[in-house]
Amino acid sequence: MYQSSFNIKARAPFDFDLSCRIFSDGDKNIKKYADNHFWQVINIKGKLIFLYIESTGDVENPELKVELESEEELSSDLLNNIPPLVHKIFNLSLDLHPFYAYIKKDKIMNQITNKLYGLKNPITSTLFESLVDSIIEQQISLKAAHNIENRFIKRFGLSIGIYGKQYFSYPSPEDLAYLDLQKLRDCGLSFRKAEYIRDLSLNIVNQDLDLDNIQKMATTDEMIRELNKIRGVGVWTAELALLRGLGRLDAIPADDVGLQRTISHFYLDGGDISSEEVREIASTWGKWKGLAGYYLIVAELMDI
DNA sequence: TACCAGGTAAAAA
DNA sequence: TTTTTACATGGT
Repeated sequence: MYQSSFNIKARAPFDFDLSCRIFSDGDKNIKKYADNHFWQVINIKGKLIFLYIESTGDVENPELKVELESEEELSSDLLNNIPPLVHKIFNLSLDLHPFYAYIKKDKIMNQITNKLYGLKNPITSTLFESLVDSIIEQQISLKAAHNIENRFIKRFGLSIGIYGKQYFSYPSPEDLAYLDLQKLRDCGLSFRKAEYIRDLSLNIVNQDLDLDNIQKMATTDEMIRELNKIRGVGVWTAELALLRGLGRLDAIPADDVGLQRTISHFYLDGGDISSEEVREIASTWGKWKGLAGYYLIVAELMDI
């Protein structure tokens, strides 16, 4: 067993505890926040690394201590990949000040950002992960989707043993490309979604699809159009995947019934609203609309 | 029990 | 071209 640790600074303000609360009811063998520690397994070039992270600073001087464990010695080349990935996962480089300044004239949003000061939206290790999660979350309730996701990760992800416990990394395209659809169906996915996920994985493995190209595109709209070419990925899925997988803060899944409910709750009467009304309200948040939507959802979750 | 829940593509009209 | 339908699980 190889162990190491390092400290890493974040751009202030950053509230680690607040930002991690979204992981409180995560699966303890996959990705979770409990007792002031966040943990998950990452897969870098096929090597599994267990990350165990805590805050050693405060909101205005944020610093994290990252402990890592792996089964074998890690090359310095591999180790160099870890700090940027931790930066990405917690969105440590994001500067919240311009966002707070921009929405100051919006009384509701200003009040919510004051209460959630230092909250940053987390980003998945890969765009692939956020795409697959978003496909799984189509149509069904989040609770149902999370159960399916956890079964899916434990069945097809690689695992590493740490102090007698098994931890699972998110499956890679290679883990999924040639699966029998019935095995995906057994996790609770529909055959349709199983096809979407397997074919997406297969196209990546065959290099018919290169998700890295999407990250290089100039605008979020361009990225959405490109993602929409993937079977099973509509506008909602593309917007959610870009927000969660690339941290595109101007992407807001306006067709999302949960977000519609939340925006109506804070800005209207709580009744049904259309995706057009969501886009209209969201347009007042400018390039920060996706982050603003995230603040609203967290505010509602925390019953603020 | 039936229906809805962070949708989408394919079939039917 | 536009409208309708099938689909998975979990909560109410």
